[in-house]
Amino acid sequence: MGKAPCSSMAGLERGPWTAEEDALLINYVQQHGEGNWSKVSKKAAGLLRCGKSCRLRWVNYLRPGIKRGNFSPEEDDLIIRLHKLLGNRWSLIAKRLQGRTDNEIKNYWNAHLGKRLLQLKTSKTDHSKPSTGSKNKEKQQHTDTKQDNANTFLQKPTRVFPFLLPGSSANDDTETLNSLTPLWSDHAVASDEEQILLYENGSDIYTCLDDLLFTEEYHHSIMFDKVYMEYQELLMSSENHVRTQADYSSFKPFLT
DNA sequence: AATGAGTACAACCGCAAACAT
DNA sequence: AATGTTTGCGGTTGTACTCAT
Repeated sequence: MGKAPCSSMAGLERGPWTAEEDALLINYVQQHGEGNWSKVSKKAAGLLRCGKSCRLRWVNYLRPGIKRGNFSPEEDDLIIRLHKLLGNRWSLIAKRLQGRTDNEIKNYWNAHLGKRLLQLKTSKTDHSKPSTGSKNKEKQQHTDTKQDNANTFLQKPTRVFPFLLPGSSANDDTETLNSLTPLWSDHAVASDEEQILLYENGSDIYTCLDDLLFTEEYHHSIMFDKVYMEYQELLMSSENHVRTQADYSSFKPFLT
């Protein structure tokens, strides 16, 4: 039997949070620390929210150090690069953008970056019809964008058992390395052709990303480049390892 | 001024991994 | 080892707001 959804739990509120609820949650975290979300409604008197809702509110809104407001061009660039590497792994991407939450980045991608890239693709590839300026066309374009977006990374991300990568040691990056392990299985399904996006000036996103890395314009943002390169290296090593593991797994039944 | 479409983003849901018993 | 619970993630929805007609 499945667990009842958060919203249908007896006596618990849902919908937008009030200032009072925020204050209660902040007070709870200050006293008990993060975690134990399932006990919040019991320990924080007057806060009638399920643990899941509390965690989300804290992580995405109340947690100290959360950066709000517009994304900088450097952040845009890093998100695009990391999304190319990681797909829709918003939490991983968020870990590399200080003060940004996975939810915020996900929303920003869906609202701005993803559309921007795909519009560039559309404008580059669709030379067939002159603009009619009608709303229908805009609507159609919106629909197309949605479809294209869905084609970019079709696989539903799944977590796999974490392991230490070859040559890696127990350090701060271990968690990141482990988190990267599912990537190979995802990338294996979508063909290169399916994943090609067009970016500024109409060149494909892979070329653009490489260009971005080595242009003068971006030399000032060494930190962002470093992050990108770091991920690229991690990705390559983790792919190799997972591939080895996967190959072994597929043959194992025949060996025993 | 009314209204419908588009946009932004907070919040919710379902699922699966991780953890506890 | 089996089972139940909690946590974290990505996808989706709801709604307030803006803008064009």
